Amino acid sequence: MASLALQTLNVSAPTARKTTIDREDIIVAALSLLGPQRSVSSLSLREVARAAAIAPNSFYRHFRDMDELAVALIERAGMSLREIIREARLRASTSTSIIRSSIEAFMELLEDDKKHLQILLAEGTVGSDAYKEAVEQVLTFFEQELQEDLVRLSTEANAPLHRPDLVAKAITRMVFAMGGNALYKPSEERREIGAQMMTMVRFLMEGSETLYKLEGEG
Amino acid sequence: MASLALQTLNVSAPTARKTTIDREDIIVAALSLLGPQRSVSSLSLREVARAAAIAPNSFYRHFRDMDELAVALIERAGMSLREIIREARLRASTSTSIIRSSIEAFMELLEDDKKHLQILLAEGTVGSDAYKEAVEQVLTFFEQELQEDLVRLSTEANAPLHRPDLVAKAITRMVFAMGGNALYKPSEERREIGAQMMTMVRFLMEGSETLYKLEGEG
DNA sequence: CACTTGTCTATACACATGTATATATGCGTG
DNA sequence: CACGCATATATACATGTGTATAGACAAGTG
Repeated sequence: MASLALQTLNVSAPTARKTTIDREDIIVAALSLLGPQRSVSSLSLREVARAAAIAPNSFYRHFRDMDELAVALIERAGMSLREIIREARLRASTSTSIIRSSIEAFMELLEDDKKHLQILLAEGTVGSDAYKEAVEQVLTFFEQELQEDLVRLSTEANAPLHRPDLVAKAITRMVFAMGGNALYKPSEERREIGAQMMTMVRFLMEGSETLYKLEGEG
Repeated sequence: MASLALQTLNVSAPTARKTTIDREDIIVAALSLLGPQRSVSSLSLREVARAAAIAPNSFYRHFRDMDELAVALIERAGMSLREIIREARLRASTSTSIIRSSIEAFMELLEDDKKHLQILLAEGTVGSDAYKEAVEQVLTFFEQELQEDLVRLSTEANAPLHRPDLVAKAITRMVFAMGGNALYKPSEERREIGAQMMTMVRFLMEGSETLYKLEGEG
C-alpha cells in the first residue's frame, strides 16, 4: 500500500526511506511485541525489524545481535523500575512505610508497564551469559539499595536486623518472583498478591529482628 | 553412520525403522537438549525429533504440539521433585529439621537433575496458558504440602504460626527463585546459596511466630 | 555545485521450520 | 502364513530465518 502510493507519484519509486533511526525506536518496537506468550528470547531479528518498519539489515547498524538488543532492553527496564522505586523511597521515612510504598509503587508499575517488568521478572534465568548477567546486575542493585535503607531505618528505630543483606536479598527475590507471577493476572488478583507480599515482607523483617535478639548482630 | 551399516546389509535399505517409540523417549530427548542457554520454549519440533532419532512427523503420534510436550515435561519434573521432597519429609520430625532436610534434598537435586529443575524453576512465567497453568499447579501442590507440615509441626512444638499459608507460599517461591538462579552456578556458590536459603526460611518462620504472638492466630 | 560518507533499502542465498500427503514396515489377529 | 491396522518414514511445500552483497538516498564538506 505504501509502495502503491509511491508508484502514483513516481513510476520507478525506488526506496521509501527513513531519515535515520534510533536504537530507541528499535527497542520500542521490540517492547511492543512482548506479551504473556511472547518472551524476548522468542523474538526474531526480522520480526523486530518489521515492527520498527525498517529493513532487516538496518538492524545491524544499531545492534550486533538480538542478544545485544536483549541486554539493552533489560537495562532500560532496570532504569524504569529504579526510577519508580527511588520516588517511593523519597516519600517515606520509616522502615515499614518505605516498604509499603515501594511495594505499592511496584504493583502500580506492574499495572501499566507490564512490558518492561516482564523482561526483568520473567526471563532472567535462561539465555546468553550477557543477558543473565545484565538481569543479575539489576537485581543486586536493588538488593544493595534496599539493604542500605533497611540498615539506616532499623538503626534509627532501635530495632536492628540480623543479616540485613539476606533480608534485602530475600525481599527482592520474593517480590520479583511474585511479581512475575502476577504480571498478566486480573487486577483483582494482583491486588491480593500485593497484600500477600506485604505480609511476607513483614515476616522477613520481624524474623530478622527476632534473630538479632536471639543471636546477636548479623 | 546408521544408514551406512544398513547399506552394507541391504543396498536399497529403505527405512531404518523404530519398533515403536514412547512419549517417554521423546521426553528424554527433549530433556537432553536443555541447558543454560536452551529453554523449553526455544526447542523446535524438528530438533526434538532429531534428538529422538525419529522422523519429524512421528512426533505427532505422541503429542499434538510442542506445547503438549512442554506440559508433559513439567509434570515429569514435578514428579521428580515431589518424590525427593517426600523422602526428605519422612526422614525428619521437627519443624526446623524438616525444612533443613528438604532444602538439602532440593540442593542435591539441583546438582544432578538440573534439566528437570530448570523447567520448573526457570520457565514458569512466559508461555502458553496450559504451560503456565501446569507450572502453577506444581507450585501450589508444594505450597499445600508444606503448609500441612508447618501447621502440624508448629502445633506440636507449641509455636503456632501467623498465616501459615503465606509462610508456605513465601518459602516455596523463594526457594524456587533462588534455585533457578543457582542452577548453573559453580557448586561452591550453590552451597552458599543453599545456606542463604536456610537463613531466609528461618526469617520467615520466626517472623510468622512473632506476628502470631503480636496479632493472634492467622 | 560536486563529492564523499554514513545510513538505509533491495535482492539473494542457504538453511530451518511446521505440517500435508503418500508410502513403507512390522506386529497381532485370523 | 497372510492380511490389515497402527505406526513409522519419505518427500514436498510454503514460509520464516540470519546474513552477504550491492546499490540508492540524504546530509555534510570542500
